[in-house]
Amino acid sequence: MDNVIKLYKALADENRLRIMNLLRRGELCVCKITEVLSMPQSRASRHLSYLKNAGLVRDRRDGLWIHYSLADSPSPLHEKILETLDHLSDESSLFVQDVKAFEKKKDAACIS
Amino acid sequence: MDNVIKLYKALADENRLRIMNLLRRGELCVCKITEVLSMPQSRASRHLSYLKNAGLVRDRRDGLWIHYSLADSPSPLHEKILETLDHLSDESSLFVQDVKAFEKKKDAACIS
DNA sequence: TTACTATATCCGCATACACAAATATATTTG
DNA sequence: CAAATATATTTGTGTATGCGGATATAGTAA
Repeated sequence: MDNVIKLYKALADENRLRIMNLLRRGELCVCKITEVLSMPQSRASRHLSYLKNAGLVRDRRDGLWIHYSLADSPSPLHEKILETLDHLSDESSLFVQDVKAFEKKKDAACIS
Repeated sequence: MDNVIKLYKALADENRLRIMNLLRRGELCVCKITEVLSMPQSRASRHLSYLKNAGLVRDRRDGLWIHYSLADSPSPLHEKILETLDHLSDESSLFVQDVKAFEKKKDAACIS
């Protein structure tokens, strides 16, 4: 039960939905997420940590960088909840803008 | 965007998930929900109001009673989010118990 | 070691929302 | 009208979680 609620709670926030929307395109480091979404680093980090705790993403260290990606779905509910993300772009143009910003910046080094 | 977040938030609570799980079986009055879920009336009422505000349920007055039921899905996202409820029973036996309690009490008059 | 960088966590503060108990509102009935 | 009933809302209080900015941690490199 608590895990179910954690999943819904994790998606009940604009910052985290935008991050999940980006991660559907593939693995990303924190600095890239910070840059594409134009949010302070502490904010991105905090919300990534929240998503990880809910089991929605996993991380992988590579030197100084930590790369985040969508976690495997351990249950049909988790799977179904992930599918809901397919429809985010219909609900707000912000998600579309984020993907555009991502396409523009995805191959550049992070500036910081 | 705000509507999307409202939807996830509405489901990110044990009381509201239990109510949604019951309403999948059909229209119910507040007193029946209160009785089946063994929660104080003010609690049931408050959470029903929250679900209604999120667009997940609608209500219908019938004399002294107000009957609640699942709202029509106005968007593919809403639809998809409703489908996630199919898997609640796999995640916690509480949802199974609630349905059993409902089957037992569904045709009796509410005692109050 | 020291300097640098990417990320995580802490701080103080504001807001949202959970609760139970009490009260208010709306409707029916006498 | 008054009494009874079903539901909604208010009250006071505690906890969760949002924020930005500052600081801590971990790894790399000189």
